[in-house]
This record gives sequence, C-alpha cells and structure tokens, in this order.
Amino acid sequence: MASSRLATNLSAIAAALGVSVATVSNALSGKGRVSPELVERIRKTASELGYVPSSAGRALRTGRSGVLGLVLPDIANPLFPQIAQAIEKAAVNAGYGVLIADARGEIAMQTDAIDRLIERGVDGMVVVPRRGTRISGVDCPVAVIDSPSTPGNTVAADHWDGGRQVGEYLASLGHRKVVLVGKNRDSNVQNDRLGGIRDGLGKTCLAQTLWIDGIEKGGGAGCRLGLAEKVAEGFTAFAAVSDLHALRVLTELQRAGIEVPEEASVTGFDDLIFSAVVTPPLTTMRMDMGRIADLAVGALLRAIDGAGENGAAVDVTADVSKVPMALIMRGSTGKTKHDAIEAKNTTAGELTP
Amino acid sequence: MASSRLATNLSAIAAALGVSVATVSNALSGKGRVSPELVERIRKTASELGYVPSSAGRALRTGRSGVLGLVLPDIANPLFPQIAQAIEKAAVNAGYGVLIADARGEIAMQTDAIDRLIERGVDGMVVVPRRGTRISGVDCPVAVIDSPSTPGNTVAADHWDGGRQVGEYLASLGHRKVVLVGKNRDSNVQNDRLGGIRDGLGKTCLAQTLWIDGIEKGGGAGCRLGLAEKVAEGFTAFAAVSDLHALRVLTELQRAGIEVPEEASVTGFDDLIFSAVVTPPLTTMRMDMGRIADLAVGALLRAIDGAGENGAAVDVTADVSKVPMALIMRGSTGKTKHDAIEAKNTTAGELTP
DNA sequence: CTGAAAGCGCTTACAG
DNA sequence: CTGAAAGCGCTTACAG
Repeated sequence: MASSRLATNLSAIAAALGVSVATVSNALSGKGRVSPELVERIRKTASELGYVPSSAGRALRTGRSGVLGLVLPDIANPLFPQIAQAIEKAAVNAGYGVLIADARGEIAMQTDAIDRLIERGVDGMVVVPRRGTRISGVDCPVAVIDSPSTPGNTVAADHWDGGRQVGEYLASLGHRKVVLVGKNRDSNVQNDRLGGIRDGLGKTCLAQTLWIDGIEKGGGAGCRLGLAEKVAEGFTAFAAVSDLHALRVLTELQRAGIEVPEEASVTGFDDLIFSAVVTPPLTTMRMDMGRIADLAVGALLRAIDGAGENGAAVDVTADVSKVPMALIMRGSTGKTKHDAIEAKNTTAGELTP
Repeated sequence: MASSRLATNLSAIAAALGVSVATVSNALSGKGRVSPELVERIRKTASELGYVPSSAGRALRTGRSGVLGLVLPDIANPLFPQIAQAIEKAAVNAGYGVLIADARGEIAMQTDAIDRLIERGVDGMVVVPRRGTRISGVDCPVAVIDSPSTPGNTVAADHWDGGRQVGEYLASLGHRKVVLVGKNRDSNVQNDRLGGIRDGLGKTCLAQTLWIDGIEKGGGAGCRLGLAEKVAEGFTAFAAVSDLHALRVLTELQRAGIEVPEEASVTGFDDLIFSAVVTPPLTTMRMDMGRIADLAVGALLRAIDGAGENGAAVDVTADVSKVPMALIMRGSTGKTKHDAIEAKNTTAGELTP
C-alpha cells in the first residue's frame, strides 16, 4: 500500500518517525551526518509513504530548477530527433530535465521560445539557432549548436571536414564531374559542407552547385531538379548537404531510369532515419551527436556552477569545439564507369584502391 | 538599461514603489482590485527592473508547476517530430511548458521516463506508449496517444478508418492484388491500419501481408523484401503502414527497374517529412496531429483542474476520441495497367471514375 | 549525531 | 483600494 494520495513531504516523514525535518532532509540527501540506523529508518519510511521530493520547494530554496531548455528552430527539421535524443540523454545523465521550445520555423519566434524557457526558470539552455541568427542578451547560460563558422559560442560538428571527407571519397572513386546539391545559400552549415566537398574533390574535379531553393522559386516546391540532364552532361556523382536532399536526388534519378550507383553516385549528410533503409542505402556523413550533446551540456553545467562565483554574472559558454564526422559508406556510391575514359588524364591509379 | 543582474522579485518592485508585495502581486496578476494608476506604475517598474516571475515560488505556492510531460517510446521514431511539435504548440497555447522524457526504444525505460517526469513535478503528462504497454499507477493525470484498439484512456487517430480509405482508394484505381507491408505484428496501430486496408479493399481483392520484422529475421536489417517477385506474381500495389516502409518499397521497386506508379502503386501513412519530396511523391494518409494534441492536452487540463475537487483523487483522463485521417493523393499511386485484363470479372466499371 | 529556525518568492484569504 | 501575515516544501548554516 505504498504511495498514492500524493502530498507526502519531509514533515510527514519527520512526524511519522518523531524526528526533525532537517534530519530527514539530511538523511535523504546523504549530506549531514546522520546515524546509519536512522538513515535506514528514514529511507524506509520515505519509500513506504511514497515520498517524492518537491522540485518546487527545492528549486525555490536552492535557486536551481534542475531543468535545461532546448530551443529548436523547427522541430520538423529531420535532424531534430537525433539532437533531441542526444541532449535529453546527456541532460538526464547529469540529473537534469529538458524543457523544449519550438520556434516552428519562424525566425521571430526564436526569441519567444527563449523567453518562455527563461520564465520557466531553466538553469541554462541549448540553442540550435535559425540560420544566421545570433543569440544574445539571454539571462542564463547558453550553449549554441551550429557551424563553427558561426561567430560566437558554439559546439559543432566539423562540417567542413565532413565535406572534405565526402569529396575525397568521391574523388577516390574516380568521379571528376560532381553536382553539389544545397538548399539554402545562407546556411553556414551548408556552406561549410559544400566548401569542404569542393576542397576534398580537388582542383582536377569539376564541381557545380545546384541550389534547391533557387530551382523551386521557378518550379514550385517539389519540382524536378533536372538531374537526368546533368548525367547526360557527364556528371557521375551528386553530393547533397543532407540525406533529405540526397533522397530526393536518388529517387529522381531512379525514376528517370538512371541506375544508382552504376550510372551515378549519391551522397548525403546526417544519416537520417531512412538513409540505411532505402535501396540502394545512402552513403552519408554522420555527426557524433552524443559527443556534441555532451560538450554542450557539459559547458552549460560548468557555466551554471560558475554562475554563483563572480557576483551574479551570467556568462555564455565559450566552448568552441569541432566534433569530427564519420563517413558511412553504403550502396549509393560506387566507382564511376567513366574511369577508363578519364584515367589517362588523372591520377586515378593512386586514388582508387 | 532594463533587466540583467537577475534576481528582481516582487519585493524589489514593492520596495522601489513603496507599496506591499501583495499589491504588486495583485497588480501584475490582475486579480486583486488595484487602482489603475498603481497598476500602471507597477507594470512599468516591473518591466524596467526586468522582472521575471519565479516559477519555483509560484509553483510552491500554488501546487502547480505549469509544466506538462511528454513521454516517448523513442525519439528516433520518425513520427515523433509531428507529435512533439503538436503537443508543444497545444501546451504553449494553454500556457504550459513541455518536459520531454525518452525511453530510447527500451520498454523498461518507459517507467523510468515517467518517474523522472513525476519527480520534476509535472502537472500531467502525455504518453505515447510502447507497443502494447499499459500505463497505470501514475500519480498524475495522463493522456495516452495510441490506437483506439488499445484499452484504456486514449486519444487517437482513427487508424482503422484511415486504412479503409487507403483500401478503397486502391480498389477504386483497379488494383486487385495488393501487398500489405507491416513491420511488427504486435503493434495495435499497425494492425488497425492493416485491418482497415483489407476492409477497404473488399472481398474481391487479394491482399497479402508482408511483415518486415519477419523477413529481416532471415536476412538481417535492410535486406531485400522480394518485391519484384510480387510484381511478377501479378501484384500491382503495395500499401505500407508507414511512409518509412513505403519509401523502402518505392526505392526497392525503382532499383529493380519497376516503374512507380505505372507498374506498381505505393502508399504509406503519416506524411513524413520526406514523403512529398521523393519522386514520385508518396500517396499517404495523414493524421490531424494538431487536433489529437489539442484533445490530449485539453483532457489533461480538465483533469488537472478537477484534481483539487474530490480530495486528492487523481484521475486518468478518459477521453477516448477517434480523430479522422486524411488521404493525400500524390504521384506514387495510379490506375493499374491490369485493368483491362481484370475488368471482366470485377466491378471495375463502377469503381474507376 | 540531531534539531530549531530562517528564508527562497510567491499567492491568498483576511483586515482595514 | 491597499497591506500584514501565513505558508507552500525544501536546505542550510548554526547550536547543542
């Protein structure tokens, strides 16, 4: 007959045992020096009474809510599950809860989302900012997850190096004419990835960027990207900045009767939920979200613990880290058929193992 | 020079104006009767001082945290973004925050996740349960989002009727041999959808179910489903219980050189993020997540407000609602080529407009 | 090793 | 219309 009928508190336990609430508190928290026998009795009674500490009482007293905020530009972003899962895990491991705030894709709502979190008394927050947005003037510790190219305090994957790996990999497969597929020219993350890909591809490779937003401005959402034409022009690989776009490329190619990877290779980024499951499975670049989350939450906790020291100064975390990305080779990439033709004027011998 | 240097509270405002905290509280909350002029002065000072009410103080006093919990079986579930976004929106509209708790796919962790939320003092929680799990004994109002077939207190989409719509639609296109694609035999949601599809297809149609988990047990994750063989056997449509599986079907068919929708139609469920963007775009069945979330949160709020009445009794919400689903017709479905052949022994004339 | 007391910030009857 | 006072549940010095 444990618990139920809510509202068991320290006083109730104290009363039941004829001791003081201070002693109960000390025993349960393991801080004050209480005799082992008493601790045992108090624990027992607490559990019999179904005691759950009041987070409000504790928060009011300690000035800490034990809750971290997670601000997202748009929960609908396909990368969000990975981020949320990693942050939640890191927070729980550190004994914190996670309050979410979604800006629903509207840039203006980001500030609202942050304010909402402040009002709920979060001890700190992780912000995944809207493209190009700067976070400032927030009255609590903040860790930003973005591209390292973004000035400010950031924990991020090394998108540029990830791109470089993709580029080198495609080059090693013999690709010499590659279409880069991006969505939005303003995205730091996308620009980093694309820059890296170009770099990895090297000087001898022709790279051309297709901006989806630009194409859609003419043909409406979901219109054709004209990929078959690219293949006809001799392009043999498509490197997208996200698996979502890679999937779009893959299916448009397949629909046009172009075989992947035999006639064209496709790569993406982020290892989204569907990437391993499509046919052929997508070669992609994965971030170590667990590590990113640990860094972000760790920086937050340090800032929170340090906040008490120098008066009431609240410092934004300043842990600029670059987390490496990992290439995941799957079926959507292969050696180009054009190897034979192009081999003579390249160093393909060295590049293709 | 507003705000900063945290820690402005009611006392500070009261002191600055030479009034009592009670008056400040009343003025700011608009409850007590305070003269309009004073209200105005108090508001002004509060905003100048950058006053943010202490949620802890309020929670401790009122016994309400103003926070709702969202328990998820696995954030990695592709449907999660829609759920989270809808719940967050509904909660924010009602003035609540949302604390997330992820069971990371482990059935045992669901209880931990719930406990974590209780310890954080949520006023109620929305639970998306793991397959077949029953939620019970939780000491706060709970709204469950699942299939209506699950006994208990549930807000759900009408999965069965959604399936029926898919079935009828495929039948109306002339399909007479349809492969149903499910993942897990134990899922109420999947069984409802499949049952509905069979029902909508009608007696004259041959329907056969492919269970992905069963197939993968033999061939490992991501192995082929043998769809080309099904097409060879005369099946002309594939109806999956999720867009994720529909995507798998679509790409496997395309990879096998089978044209969609000319040679085979494909349908899914849930209108996932990628569904509109692939080629051909997926015909799918969408739930009204906004409505589901509103119902769930609404039920929760009613339970929360009612909790004070009958002693301390905490009642689980009992709002069993069926929210209709909407068919979204896109390019992955079309009339079957076999119409001509099969027309003689069916009522295809009536069914195809 | 144990307890009495103060106080975190708020709201809510209750007086005036 | 305004204020004094109590108390939500907890933790933390401080005494004993």
